[in-house]
Amino acid sequence: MRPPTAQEAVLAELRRLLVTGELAPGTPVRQEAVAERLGVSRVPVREALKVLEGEGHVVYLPHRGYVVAELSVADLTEVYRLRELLEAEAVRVAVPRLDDDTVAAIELAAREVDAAGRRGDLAGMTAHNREFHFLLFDAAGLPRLSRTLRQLWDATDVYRAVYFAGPGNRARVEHDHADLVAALRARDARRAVAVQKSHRDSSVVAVTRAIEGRVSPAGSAAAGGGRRAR
Amino acid sequence: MRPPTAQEAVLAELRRLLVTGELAPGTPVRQEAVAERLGVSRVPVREALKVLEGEGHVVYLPHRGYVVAELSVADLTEVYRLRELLEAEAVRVAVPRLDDDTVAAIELAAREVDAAGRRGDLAGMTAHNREFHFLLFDAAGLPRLSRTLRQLWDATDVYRAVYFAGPGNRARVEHDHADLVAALRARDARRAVAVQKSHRDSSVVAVTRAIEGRVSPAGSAAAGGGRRAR
DNA sequence: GGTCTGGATATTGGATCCAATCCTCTGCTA
DNA sequence: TAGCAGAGGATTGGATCCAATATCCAGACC
Repeated sequence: MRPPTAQEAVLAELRRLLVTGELAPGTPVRQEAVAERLGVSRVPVREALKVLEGEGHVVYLPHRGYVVAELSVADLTEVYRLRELLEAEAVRVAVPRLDDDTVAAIELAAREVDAAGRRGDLAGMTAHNREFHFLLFDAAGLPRLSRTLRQLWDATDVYRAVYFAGPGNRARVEHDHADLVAALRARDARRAVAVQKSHRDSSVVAVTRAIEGRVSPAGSAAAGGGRRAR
Repeated sequence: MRPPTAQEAVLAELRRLLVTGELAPGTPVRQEAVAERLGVSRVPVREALKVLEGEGHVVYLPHRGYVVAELSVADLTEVYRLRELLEAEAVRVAVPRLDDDTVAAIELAAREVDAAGRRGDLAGMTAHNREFHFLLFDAAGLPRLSRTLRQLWDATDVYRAVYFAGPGNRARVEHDHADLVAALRARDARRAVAVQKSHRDSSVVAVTRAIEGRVSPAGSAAAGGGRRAR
């Protein structure tokens, strides 16, 4: 299972560092340090960073390098608004197309989220949670929509573990997932969209708190738009 | 106005080649050739290509290199559906926030589209057309939404010039733009959304035809898997 | 005392070189 | 003749080296 190129290995490792928070928002990424840590030269590191820049995980400043992106509360609000629009579309399209196998797979993913939760495995929870939701989104058969949604999910991944950490939230997740599965079994798109929305709304509150608690007083610093600097 | 780094210069040039169709969909991108043409080494070329890969303009196959992405009709339909959802949101948010200066700038852009059209300058038309629309989208103050929309527009840029080439379409564009400006002046978001939608719908037809006319008979083929046939 | 200038150092950007992989074409074999 | 194996060339992937730029700090000047 090893990647065919070093850039992909570097990319995978950098993603892991970002999700676990070992590379915290706002810190600069030293190419030499990353390269040495992974036992490669700086070239594949640079290419991996270009990918992450495109995904908005790091911001690039010419001749100054890459910095781990920070998510402002405004940014977060925007991400969730876009998710609302796009996930609703995905669910509306996906539900009528669902076959029983897919529903079963979704249900299995839900059980794995619960199992991971019971043994306190946060990484496992986020991974299976993502699987749970994207099995549904992907069922819409709209690859570009899936890809855009993945970008939006990625953007807040750093903070997602915080949500799962709260035991109250864990119960809530379990409950919401069960509701969603029931709606899918009934092929009830409208209800699925509604469940999905309330599920999302409950997490935005928790993640907002996480950001406000973590971000340094100085930094409302931008993750979003601009490539151009001057 | 020269870029601070070679990668950005390469990126700009590659974008130009993609938009003008000099790099046609389906053709492989030879790093060495690009590098030589621009008088740089392959390193900045590779980094620029990684950016374009992230934007979906080229697809990357490990150890085989980059190929200019082809857009299937299904892809196109999806792009326009996503644009419908997201542009409606952008317009709804932007219109109440518009100030007179922005409206004036939008109107100016519209006039520049017309002017470019009259002198048969296709590149100028697409550039100013983009400016026209994104002045409005950006006015929503939602950077991530703008960015996502830019990605969607980029995906079909290759085919956009075809639309402007038709003289009938040019009149249509002129008319639609005028309608939109009127709606913006009146700060009528609902009407702006409607104009925008019908404007978009008329272009999807033309671009679909352009794709069907251009893509090789064999291929509905997509960006992903195409193997060489000969 | 504060601000500006100049140089030392760290870091990134790019070029060149070598290695690994893939593609093609030739020649052999059944 | 069709199919396969292997050699050779083409192309990409990665490492190393050098150049360009930014940052930081000391010292001069107002």
